[in-house]
Amino acid sequence: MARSALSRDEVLDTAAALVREHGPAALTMRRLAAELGTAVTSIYWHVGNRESLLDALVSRTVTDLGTIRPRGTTPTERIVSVARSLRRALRERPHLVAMVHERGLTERMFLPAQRALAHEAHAAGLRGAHAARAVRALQFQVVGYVLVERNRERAPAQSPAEEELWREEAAGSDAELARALAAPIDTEALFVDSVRALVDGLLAGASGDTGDGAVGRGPYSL
Amino acid sequence: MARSALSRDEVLDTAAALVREHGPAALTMRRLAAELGTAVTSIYWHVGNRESLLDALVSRTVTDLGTIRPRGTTPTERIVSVARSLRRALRERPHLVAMVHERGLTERMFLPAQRALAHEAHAAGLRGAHAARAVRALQFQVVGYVLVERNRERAPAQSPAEEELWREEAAGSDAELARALAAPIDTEALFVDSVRALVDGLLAGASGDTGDGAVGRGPYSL
DNA sequence: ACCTGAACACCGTTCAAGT
DNA sequence: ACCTGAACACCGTTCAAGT
Repeated sequence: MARSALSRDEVLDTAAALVREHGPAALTMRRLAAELGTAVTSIYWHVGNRESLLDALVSRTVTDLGTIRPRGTTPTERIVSVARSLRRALRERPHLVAMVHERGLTERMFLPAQRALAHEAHAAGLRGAHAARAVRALQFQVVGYVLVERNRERAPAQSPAEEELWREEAAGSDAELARALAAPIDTEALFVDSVRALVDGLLAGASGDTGDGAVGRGPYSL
Repeated sequence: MARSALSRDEVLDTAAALVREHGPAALTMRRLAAELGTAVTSIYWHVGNRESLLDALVSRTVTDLGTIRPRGTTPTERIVSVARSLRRALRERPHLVAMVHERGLTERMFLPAQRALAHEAHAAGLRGAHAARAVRALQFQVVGYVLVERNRERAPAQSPAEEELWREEAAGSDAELARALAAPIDTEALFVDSVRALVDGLLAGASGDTGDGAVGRGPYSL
């Protein structure tokens, strides 16, 4: 009794809030019902079942990340700006992004950014299959980086720690390298550096060549 | 009655087989007990609870992937070979790798390969913080690539398909690029191309510079 | 069209009791 | 030291019944 009509959107909002604050494991139908002040079974009328409720949350997240605006003057700068803004957006929704990933939709989420990258690849002088290869390499790079980065942050305390492992290794090799690998990572800087290095590598191998549709036939292939 | 003594290893073996064949969701304590022919509660004596059982499986997987042997003559070739063999190993254990990822241990799993990469970076003439940056860029690249790739394979049928999305976009832009992006990806070739491009980009910016420990102070930084 | 409680078939886990 | 069944507190889901 005594509550206004339940709506599908209200269910989704409350569910999203639950996931954002306590993670997807906290999203049980009974808890959600309690949060909404309704019977558990009412939820089923609006969203079907738990699985399609999660699907709806995921597809919301995908559309939320659909707006990408490149900034900067050179193609490299604009590509880097796309990469950075995408990374930021992903990092603001860790749980939801993990759910998108579990459902195999990470790439789908990345489509708008893919278009922006294709535009910049064209502007940088890449054409045809060459340009496609560059777009995909960047796409894999950025999405993969964020996944790995998230992963690192959730990692439990390591034993032995990376630090110790690299202390042993140091003997007979590059001591400064070992020290650098034992130090914590500036992931923002590494991200930008990696994207830049990849862009440079891709653009450097771009001259000549018409691109015949066969991925893997460029200057970097065997 | 009537079965030989249960051992922790037997529990882990059976659990691993269940995960490999039917995925982690199929690993329930009751089903595992049925598979082993024991009471559910016996499992608890050997492995504690479900969570630590999964932890044990994950840590097994991590050690399984600990053997990396670079092949080839040039540093670039050897780095590419490390990347490829790691990719193959990860792809042979999709469910277990996903569990490693969920537990935030992907990077931990990658440590042996990290050592190999450090060796090759040194051989390629990189030193100190520069070398560390290259190692980490490669590490993020390879791990991220495999995560994205797995993700794509699990993705449900897309609607609208990537193909259709790129058909619309084609007007006024690079038609061949659009066609190339609409075509399926040769992920093996793209992987090798990406790694090569990144290696080239990293080595190209490596001359001079002593490396002072500050990640992000190289030629690619702002 | 929307909401409800009761009931079902599952979970993981605990615990006292056996040998 | 190892194994057991009973019991507990949870799940997601179905369904007949209400308004």
